[in-house]
Amino acid sequence: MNFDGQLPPKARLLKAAAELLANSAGKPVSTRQITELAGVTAPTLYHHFGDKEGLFNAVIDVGFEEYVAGEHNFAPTGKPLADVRQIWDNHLKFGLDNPQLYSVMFGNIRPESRPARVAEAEGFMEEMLEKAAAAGQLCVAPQEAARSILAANVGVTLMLIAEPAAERNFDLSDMTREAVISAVSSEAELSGAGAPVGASSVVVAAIALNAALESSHPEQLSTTELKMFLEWLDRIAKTS
Amino acid sequence: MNFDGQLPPKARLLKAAAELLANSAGKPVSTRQITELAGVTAPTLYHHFGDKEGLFNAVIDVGFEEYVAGEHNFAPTGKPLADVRQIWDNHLKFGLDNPQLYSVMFGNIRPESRPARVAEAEGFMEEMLEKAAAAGQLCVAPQEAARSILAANVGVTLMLIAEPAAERNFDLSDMTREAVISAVSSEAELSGAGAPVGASSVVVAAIALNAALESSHPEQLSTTELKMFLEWLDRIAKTS
DNA sequence: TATCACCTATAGCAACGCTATATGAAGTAA
DNA sequence: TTACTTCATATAGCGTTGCTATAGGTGATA
Repeated sequence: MNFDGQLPPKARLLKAAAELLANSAGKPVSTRQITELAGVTAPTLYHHFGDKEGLFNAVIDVGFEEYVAGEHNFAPTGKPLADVRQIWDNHLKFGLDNPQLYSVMFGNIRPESRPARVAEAEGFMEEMLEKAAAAGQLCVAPQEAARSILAANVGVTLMLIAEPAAERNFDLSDMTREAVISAVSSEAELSGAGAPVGASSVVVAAIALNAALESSHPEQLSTTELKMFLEWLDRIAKTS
Repeated sequence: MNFDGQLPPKARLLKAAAELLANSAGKPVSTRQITELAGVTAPTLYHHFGDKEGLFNAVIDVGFEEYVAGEHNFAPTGKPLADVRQIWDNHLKFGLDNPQLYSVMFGNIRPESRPARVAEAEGFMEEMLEKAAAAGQLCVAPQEAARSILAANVGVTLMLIAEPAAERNFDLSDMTREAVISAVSSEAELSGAGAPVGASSVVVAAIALNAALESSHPEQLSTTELKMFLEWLDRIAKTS
């Protein structure tokens, strides 16, 4: 159907695969779909890319770098930990934009395909953390820190991908990101943007009361009052 | 080949699926393998389980509970945060013991299969964290804490699964676990009081919140709202 | 005995990833 | 030009996958 002008078949396959993967909303994409959209036949795909996974890896090579290290989305600020946050957010964005590709890369178990990609992402994270370590901002080895942060990043991304886009709550990402970063960094960053650890005792007390009320007998309060009451407690508890 | 004695076909299918999944080292398991090992034909599988995923979910129902909540592997200690650590470790162990099943549950994107399982694991984690919140050990809402911890748990488990068993470094798990737990907990673990659950804890929490509110007026509540709020707090403290 | 619901088998469909083989196009050497 | 080589694409189809339309067998109940 679509022959994409004068592009050679290899490029058309890459473009078709990327397009289908981006729009497939999580459902698997078949080689037949790809070759039809690219206007070529099956042997062409296997001639250029070996197999389906080879094609997907080629797409990833084009797309992943763009998000993780591409100039458009990432420019080192000189502040290593800020760069780590940027890498985290780019990683998440890539996963949400390309759920199908992402699951191939990180949700997969097969040891022959996953480690190469993971190692690449890990190496990039580690690179930043080495700078942080050189600046005395790390309290663990950069490699261990990179692995921990990347693991949490993958878990958060998979969890958010699995949710309907409308219900996604990015507090999960921010909160977890700050948790793992602050755990590996030597100084308590008072930057404030993340999760203020020494949050006001009001929040702690509100959360405790909220939980206590829900676990005790709510009959003591009239239902309408209780609803408003819990709503306010909830609002207080979420100001963090 | 193997008819497993007198077990009914449904049980044979479950057993065959579990066995193949456990030994398949990450490679996909086909319905034909399963039905052949169980000594039944395809329609039997679909009659009992609907589809392949239904069978896998049934296997998970048997196996997952065993690790996450089973009596043999989990007994609440009364210290909520210690229980959370136990849940984390059980979760990881389950993933490493059943990599294929685990990837179906958590590494998968399809929104129709994943949320049910995730919600179950999340609910269990949340249950523990509510107790922690009631004891004043949490600085965020239990639900948010549960999601963050579970996300990190999933990420760590997938990363360790993808590594050769010999090279697995469990420091990654311990480190990340403590990072997310400490991020959601109010640093003062007052666990000396044990687990105060019931009306009395409501009073204690209400008094604490009352005092905290009066000393720091949060801008989230209008003054009239604040007055009513404090009045109700007062009533709770007296009627319980 | 007759009925009926439940369970299982025969046989096969459509879609999948992939390939053995052949054909065309393009460059090189004589 | 002609012959040879090489790369790239097409025709056609293999073996496997998840799944099902249909029918037959089996045991409990009336």
